[in-house]
Amino acid sequence: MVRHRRTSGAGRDKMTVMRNSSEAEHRPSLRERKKARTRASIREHALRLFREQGYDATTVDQIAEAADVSPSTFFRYFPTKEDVVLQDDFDLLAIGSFLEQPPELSLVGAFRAAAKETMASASETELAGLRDTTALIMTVPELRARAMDEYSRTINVIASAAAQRTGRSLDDPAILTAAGAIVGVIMAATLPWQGLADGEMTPADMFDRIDAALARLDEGLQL
Amino acid sequence: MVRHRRTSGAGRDKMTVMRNSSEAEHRPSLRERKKARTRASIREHALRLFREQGYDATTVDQIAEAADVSPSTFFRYFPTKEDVVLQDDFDLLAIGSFLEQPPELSLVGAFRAAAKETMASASETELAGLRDTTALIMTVPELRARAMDEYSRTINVIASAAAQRTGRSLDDPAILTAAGAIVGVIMAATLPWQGLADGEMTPADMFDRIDAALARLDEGLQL
DNA sequence: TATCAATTGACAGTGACTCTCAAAAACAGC
DNA sequence: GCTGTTTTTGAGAGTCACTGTCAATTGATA
Repeated sequence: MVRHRRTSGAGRDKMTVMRNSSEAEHRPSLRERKKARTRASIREHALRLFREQGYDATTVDQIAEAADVSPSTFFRYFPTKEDVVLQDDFDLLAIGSFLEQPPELSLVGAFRAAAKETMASASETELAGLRDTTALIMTVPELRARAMDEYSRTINVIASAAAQRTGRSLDDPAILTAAGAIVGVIMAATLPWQGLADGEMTPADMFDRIDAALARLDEGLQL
Repeated sequence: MVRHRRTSGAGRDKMTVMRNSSEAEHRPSLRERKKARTRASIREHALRLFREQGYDATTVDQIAEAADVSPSTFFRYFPTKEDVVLQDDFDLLAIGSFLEQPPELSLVGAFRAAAKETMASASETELAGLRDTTALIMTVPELRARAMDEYSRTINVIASAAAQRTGRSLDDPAILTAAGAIVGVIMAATLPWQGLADGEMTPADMFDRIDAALARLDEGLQL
């Protein structure tokens, strides 16, 4: 039924503040480690079951049993079943890289460079995970809807970064428009994924499409 | 829970085929009229209750009771609770108008003109309804997610129309990119609606924002 | 009016969540 | 180690959005 859903990707704990007053460099406590392990376990079992039986056919109870926790605990770690799938920190990484791009690049150019950098820094495992979850997201309607909503949030994130980079105000309509165009172009580039079977498109393919689309946007759509 | 949700705005009957072989101009049968009335009644009561109590606080049973039908019947008319809110035919109208715009306009220019025309042709009542539902959609996360997903579908629709207008292939990446940029810019322009209270932004305001954003896109984002 | 098809309501599921409460585990000070 | 405190967990009951089935009603038709 999905009531009272948190808008943002809630459920992930910000690392709790260090009790030891000195440096901020410490291995997490037993509790933290256990929580992280539980979280990872739930996620892995869930994704495996989704792959094996499909998203709809897999119940939260099954996931909980596979991960050897109670259903209550499942919901303590992930506010909704959807949230198990919807998590990637790539956009955050990309924004960081974006802000460090040389000023001679255009806004879209800087964004392209940032995407490339982020993509290159990802490990094999991360890419594989990305491929799996993306395939899921694009084929399950409710996941896709959530992801699209996330895109809209991303517009704001990009707008902030763009405002910072150009020294313009966040309220400047041109900033928001540019961010919207970038995100829209990315959405469009990923759409063809929808009809495809599982392994038919790799993150690398997707990146190429997105990059090409951004290049066209950067040159101004001549149509 | 929302299982097996239809991707498109299902539930609306295409007017059933005329039994009388001759002209396509006939008043609907008693059955059709009754169905239309029931449908409208459910929708009105639902929207009223949403306005009065909020979307989440209103149950399907309440709506059914208010509209004096059984809960089963509710779901026969609307596949999900969300679908009561998510319905507008504006995009279809706009596409029609878009295809008739003079060829000397740029793609985005033609789109702007089409939007303006569509907006102007809408009645007061339609605009009021649009304001209500839009406010709901932007504030209720699950509705907003669905609406965003609808946007992604719209990219394809616009791409088709754009391909037709420019005589290019639908597979031409430039077409898809342009459609994506248009939709992205529209999304961005409507986003600020999210934080606002009910009557704080009118469809007219929204149209102005969208039009201005499209204008900027048309000139090529200089950033 | 009799017949057939479409529409409806009642009812019994299923499954994603929510809330509450008590047991268990980790942490803190001694 | 052995307390008291806090955090995490599991169990269980409840809500609500759906789904499927079947029998009763209603509109269309001969």
